[in-house]
Amino acid sequence: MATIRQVAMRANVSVATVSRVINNKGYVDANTRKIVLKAIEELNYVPNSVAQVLAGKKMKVIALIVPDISNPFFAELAKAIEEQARQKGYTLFLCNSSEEEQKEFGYIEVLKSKSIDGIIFATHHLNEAMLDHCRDLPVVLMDRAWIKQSLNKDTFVISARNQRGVQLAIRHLLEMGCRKIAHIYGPQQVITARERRLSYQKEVERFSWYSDSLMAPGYFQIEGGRKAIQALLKKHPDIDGVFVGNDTMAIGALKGLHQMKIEVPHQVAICGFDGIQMTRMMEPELTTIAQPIEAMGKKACQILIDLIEGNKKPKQHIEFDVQLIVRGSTKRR
Amino acid sequence: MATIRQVAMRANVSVATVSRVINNKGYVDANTRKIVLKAIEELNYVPNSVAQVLAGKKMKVIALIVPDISNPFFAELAKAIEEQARQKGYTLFLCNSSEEEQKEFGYIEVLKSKSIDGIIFATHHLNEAMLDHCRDLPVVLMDRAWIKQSLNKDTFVISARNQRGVQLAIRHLLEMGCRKIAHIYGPQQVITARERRLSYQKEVERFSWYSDSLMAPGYFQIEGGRKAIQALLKKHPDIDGVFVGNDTMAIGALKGLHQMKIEVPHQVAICGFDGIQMTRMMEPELTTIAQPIEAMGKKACQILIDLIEGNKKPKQHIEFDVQLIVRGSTKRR
DNA sequence: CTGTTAGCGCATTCAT
DNA sequence: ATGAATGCGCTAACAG
Repeated sequence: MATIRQVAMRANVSVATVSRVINNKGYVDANTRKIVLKAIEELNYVPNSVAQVLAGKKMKVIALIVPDISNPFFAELAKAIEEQARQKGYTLFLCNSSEEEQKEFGYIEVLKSKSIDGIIFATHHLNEAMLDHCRDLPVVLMDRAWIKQSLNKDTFVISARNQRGVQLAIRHLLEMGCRKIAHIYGPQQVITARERRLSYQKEVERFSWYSDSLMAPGYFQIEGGRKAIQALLKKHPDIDGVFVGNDTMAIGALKGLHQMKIEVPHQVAICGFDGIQMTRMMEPELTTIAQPIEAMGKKACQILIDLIEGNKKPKQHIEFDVQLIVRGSTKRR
Repeated sequence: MATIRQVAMRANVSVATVSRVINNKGYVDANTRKIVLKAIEELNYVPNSVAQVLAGKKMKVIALIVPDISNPFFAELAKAIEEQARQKGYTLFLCNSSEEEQKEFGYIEVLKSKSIDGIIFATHHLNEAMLDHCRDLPVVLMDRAWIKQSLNKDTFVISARNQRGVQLAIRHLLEMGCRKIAHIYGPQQVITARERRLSYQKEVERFSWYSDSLMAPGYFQIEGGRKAIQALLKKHPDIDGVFVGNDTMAIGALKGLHQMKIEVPHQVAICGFDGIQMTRMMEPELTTIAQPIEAMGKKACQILIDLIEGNKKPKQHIEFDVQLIVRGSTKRR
């Protein structure tokens, strides 16, 4: 690894001049520049980021903290963010918290010590203390990492219109002729799971068939979804539709129904939430409320980088619209 | 962010002493140490990694380069590697090459400039030039990133027993009564795809029913698998079994068969390769040749870190065994 | 056992 | 327009 000094020597100039050329800053004679560039080329010189950081520049690294990268939703999100970051000249640290608060805390310390420039949180353990640890470090909250308005005073938040999505889902199921719609929900400390559950209740509590026992927890996991639908049907054999809090659980629910030899959508219709790619591969294909995952990821990344580079944006909370995608799991007739 | 100097002042010692305490290196009086630790605690001091690196220590960062993180195989791999890295005190850079050679090249430069300590490649564009760019940087090659023996002289390679896996798959399909077994293969510049295809040929060419037209490309993509099976069946309506080069394509193939109203496994049996979680969720569940993805990821990470920290291992190429997991997609009777 | 000091590679005044 | 010098935070001799 060549250093700036070696380049300077080879070009017969001072390190300061080389620095000016590298950063395109300050005056430097056109001819001198040419000579320096040639030396850089010949030595295959690449500035040492570490030294640049110590001298006051940015590391050009951002971090993404997710609960589980093997969950397709977060994998797709990570992909979008990575792509956008790369385009802007940033590299991405991937941090998998495994849903463990302690790990997240640990990561914040490590990341800070490594002089990263900003963090995108897509987890839900985020609390005041954590956010406080990130003081004077740009931060963007995504999806579930959004606790309550009061907390967001200084932080940007990217989320989807959960309530609207649930409305679309329930109304669609009703239109398809469902008369008793159950709900499988995610962990209630997760804002998205809570919002979706509350919205479900709001949409259906006016019906005479509604009861609280139509809701069962699925923990945002495939296996949880499978077990939940089976428990629900045991209690309520006449359920003919189910709105599931995310696609992962919906995949599990579909599995559970198959195991019980219950036909989808004719006996029970299923609608999920998120719009991950895998929903298209199931048999039947899963109807879902799609979030614009890629757009959300890119936006989060864009905002974070704007923040890092000092361009302040006025808007603090951006909500993305969702879309009902009707597929085989709800198509009757 | 407190600095080592501030800690030194508060503890009334020199920076050298603080450094000794931090690094547990050299002599330092028990009592002095206590005082220093207290100062560190009080100031909430965390050493600045960037400065440490510039002064000669490791960054404690490794990078993983994958072709597509939204492919479940790589997501599971990344998760395992991240976990292992974190345990060892390392942080992980996630690099998604999108199968583009140019990006991979770019990443190597960026990563080097950021003083990362090592790279795990799980891509296939890796060539001499690339590996040369990584000179004096520990490197581990995984899965497809394994070009040819001659190249591996100085690099560690982690792979699965592809040929053995294919044998298991074909023999299982034959035992299940298959009389005409097709193959859907991945990109032939990818070593794993090539190995599996060659092994398939080796296993079946002795049969009278075999012909080269029983092989079709699926590009390691879901959609590719779907189209491939449909093309194959058009040419050979009597195909009654298919060995698919990876699970992703197998999921697509299953989809394609459903679309053609062909029953799995009764009319056509399917066996995939990789052992990703999602295979369990399909209907019917997919039989597959499982690689120990997690173990392989952890091992790769472990070796890389050993390499970084100077513990040389004798073995250069580690092959993991694979396992046939029989599920519904091949179970006849 | 502890303190002083010289770099590590680069950006950045401040002179010239 | 260019160069010399200073400092970023830390480690590692070296000296005491």
